[in-house]
Amino acid sequence: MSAPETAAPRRDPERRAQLLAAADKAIAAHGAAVRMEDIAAEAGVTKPILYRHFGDKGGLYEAVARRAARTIEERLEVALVEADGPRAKLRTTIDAFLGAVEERPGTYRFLLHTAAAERPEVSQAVGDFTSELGRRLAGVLREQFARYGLEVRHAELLAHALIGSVHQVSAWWLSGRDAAGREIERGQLTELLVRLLWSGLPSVGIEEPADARG
Amino acid sequence: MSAPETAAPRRDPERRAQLLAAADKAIAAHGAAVRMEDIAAEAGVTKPILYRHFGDKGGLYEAVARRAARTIEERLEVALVEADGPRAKLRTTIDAFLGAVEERPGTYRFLLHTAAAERPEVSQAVGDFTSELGRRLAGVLREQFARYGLEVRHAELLAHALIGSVHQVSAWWLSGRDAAGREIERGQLTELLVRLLWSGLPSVGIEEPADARG
DNA sequence: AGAGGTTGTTACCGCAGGTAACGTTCGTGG
DNA sequence: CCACGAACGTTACCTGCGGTAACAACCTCT
Repeated sequence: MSAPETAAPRRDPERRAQLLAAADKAIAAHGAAVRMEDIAAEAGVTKPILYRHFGDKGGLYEAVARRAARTIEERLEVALVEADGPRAKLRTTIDAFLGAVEERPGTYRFLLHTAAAERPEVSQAVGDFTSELGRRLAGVLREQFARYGLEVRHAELLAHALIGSVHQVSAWWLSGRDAAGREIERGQLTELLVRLLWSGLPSVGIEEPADARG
Repeated sequence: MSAPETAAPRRDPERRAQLLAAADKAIAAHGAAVRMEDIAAEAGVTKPILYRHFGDKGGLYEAVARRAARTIEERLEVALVEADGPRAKLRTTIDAFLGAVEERPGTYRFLLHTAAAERPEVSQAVGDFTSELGRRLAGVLREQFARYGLEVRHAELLAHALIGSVHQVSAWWLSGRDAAGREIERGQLTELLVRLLWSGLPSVGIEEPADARG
C-alpha cells in the first residue's frame, strides 16, 4: 500500500496536469514552432520544471498525445455502447475522432502532422494511440469477421488502413477547405468516410437504399 | 531557348542528382537521426555544398521526397495504361506505391513518418506528392463518378482517404510484422487494400465471385 | 591573361534542447 | 522550535546542429 510508485509520475500529478494543459495551449497557439521556453512561459514557470516532469521534449509531446487520446477514448466509451451494429460503431468511432479534431484544431494539427514525426517517442505515442483506436476498431471488425467466419488475422491491417484514412482526411480538413475553396462540415465528412470504408468506392455519393442507414 | 532557367536548379543538375543519391543513401542508413553533416560525408563533401544546392534542410528533404515521388509516378506511367477499368487502376496504383516502399524501405520509412512533419516545407512536398497521387486517383475515380453522374467534388476528399490508408499501412508494414510476428507479403497487402477500398469492410476476406477479379 | 562561374574548404554564429547548482517554501518529527 | 526531506522554483551554463561568411582552387571562354 504505502510502497511508492517507482513508475512514471514521481511528481505531483495535479501539477503535471496543469503543466500539460499549458503545454496544450501553447502548442495550439505556436504550432509546429513551439519551443520548450514557450510552453514554460505559458505555464508561468521556467524550463527545468518541464524537464523534471516530462524528462525531455519527446516525453512532453508524448504526454500531450496521450492526453488527446484519452479524450477521444472517453468520447468513445459512452458512444460505442449506444451504437447498434458494426456499421454504426464504425460511424461513431469516426465521428468521435472528427469531433475531437474539430474541438481542438490546433492540438490535432500538431499531433497529426508535426509531432508524430519529430521524435521517435512521439511517433511511438501516437502509434500507441493509433493502435489503441485500431484495437477498438478491430473489435468492431471482429463482430463482422466472426459472422463471415473470417480470420482475425487481418483485423490489425485493416485497422491501420481505417485510421490512416481518417488521419489523412483530418489533416486535409484542418487545412481548411477543398480545392474549390469550399469548407466541408463534419457530418458530411463522416458520412463520406463511412460510406467509403463500409461500402467501397463505387458506392460513394450514390444515394443509399433504405436498409443501409445508421 | 538560351534563356537560363531562373527557377529552382541554378546549379549543375547532374551534380545535384549525385548529391541527392548520397542523401537518399545516408537517410536510409541513419534514419530519423540524419544530420546534414552525415549526408555531406556520404557525398564526400562538406555542408556548405549541400546548402548551396538545396537551400536548407527542408529543401533537401523536399528534393528527396520529389525524387521518390517521381519514381512512383514513372512506375504508374507505364502501369496505368495497361490496367483495364477503375478497379484495376486502383490496384495498380496501390501496388506501384507498395512496390516502391518495398524497394527502398529506409527512404520511405523516413518520408512517411519522419520527414513529413519535421519541416513545413517537407510536409508541403510530401503533401504535393500526396496530392499528385491523389489527382491521379481522382482521375480514376472520375471515370467511375461520371458513370454514376456524381459530382467530382468528393474526389479530392476520397483521394486523401485512399492515400492515408495506403500510407498508414505502409508505415505499419515497414515496422516489419503483425502482432503475431508474421511477415506479410506485398501481394496480399495490395489485395486486401483493394478489397477494402473498392468493396468495403464487410467484403474483406470473403472469397470474391468470379466477376470481381483483376 | 583574367573575369565569371562552379566546386570546394575552414571557421565561425545563433538558437533551442538539456543540465548543474543553487534557493525557497512547506510539512513532519525529535 | 529547529532541522530535515521533498516538493517547487530560478539563474547560468554547456552542447550539438542548422546555417553562413570568407576565402581558395579550377575550368572555360573571350
